[in-house]
Amino acid sequence: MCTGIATVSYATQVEKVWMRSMFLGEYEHTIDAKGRLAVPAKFRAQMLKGAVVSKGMGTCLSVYTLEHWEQRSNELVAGMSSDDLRDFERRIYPSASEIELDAQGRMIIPAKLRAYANLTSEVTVAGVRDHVEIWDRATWQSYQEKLDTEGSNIPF
Amino acid sequence: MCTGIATVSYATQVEKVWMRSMFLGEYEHTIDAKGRLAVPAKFRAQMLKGAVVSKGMGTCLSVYTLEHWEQRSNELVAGMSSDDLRDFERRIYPSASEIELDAQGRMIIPAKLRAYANLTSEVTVAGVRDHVEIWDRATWQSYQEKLDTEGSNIPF
DNA sequence: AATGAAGTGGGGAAAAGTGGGGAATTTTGG
DNA sequence: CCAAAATTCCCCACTTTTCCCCACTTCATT
Repeated sequence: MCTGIATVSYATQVEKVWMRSMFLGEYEHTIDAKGRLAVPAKFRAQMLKGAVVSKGMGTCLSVYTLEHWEQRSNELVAGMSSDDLRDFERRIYPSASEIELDAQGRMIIPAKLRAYANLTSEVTVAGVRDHVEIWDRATWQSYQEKLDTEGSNIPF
Repeated sequence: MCTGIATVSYATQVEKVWMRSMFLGEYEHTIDAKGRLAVPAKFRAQMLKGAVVSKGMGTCLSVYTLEHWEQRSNELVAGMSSDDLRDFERRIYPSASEIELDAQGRMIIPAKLRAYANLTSEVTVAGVRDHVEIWDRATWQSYQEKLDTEGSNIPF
């Protein structure tokens, strides 16, 4: 019944992005009173097969596709003593949460993770090659300014 | 209008595949006067096929599905001297108890195990990849803070 | 201007978490 | 061996949170 033009064109778009298999761009979105965050439309297709949000490196959250999540955790687990491994697992897995999108393409960010990354309402969602990062907007901006000055020696 | 059709299906798909394989997330629950603890709803499906609660590594309890319990036993046998293994088995198995859920999804935690892990009323239930851990909430929090500062080198 | 996609907000139904009464069962003391 | 006491189990009830749906706005395209 509802398999009209809209769905078809969306599917085409999906495929284009999926082929690239990479997260690019920076989006200024808001977290609403219910803790919901609209995932940038360009990122949604890659999350079709499942994604995980967890504590990120620094004051931010990381979103990985299921594929990358497993790949990455397996790599890390490989080179660890069993004591370090236990700590690692107890830090990462409990902090993580599977991502589910509602009909509007929004995810819910658990309160604990919001607190960890200092997220209130105004956030920046950034595609960083193999994952997506969620930052408090002000924190992100000052971080970027720092990178722009300090990191001017990076050859690009 | 009908922009939701494609999106509605992902969440369900994700959950089926993902939730079978892994325990994720951190939940603050309470043990009531009768020793009952509500198992987080996201963990219940995996425990219906049978699960065991036992002394954990550290001041906590571990809950394994029967499937993972066997798997882990095999791993331990591989990496332990036979003396250590015997001690380990004599410590863990007698403490263990099979889990049954009531109509509200609660398990009863035997008094001995509650005492072992210092559990009173406020606990944290944490998904740690292949098993679930139950901690006194205060103990868990200080442990996590330690990991967050000390373990900031973890690249995730 | 019309159309559709994207982002945002909110109401209401459903589920999850919690507490407690009371019957059935077991334990204990006489 | 019986009866009182304690424990366990099965319901029911209440509160809070989550989830699903609908609606509005904005922006880009045509």
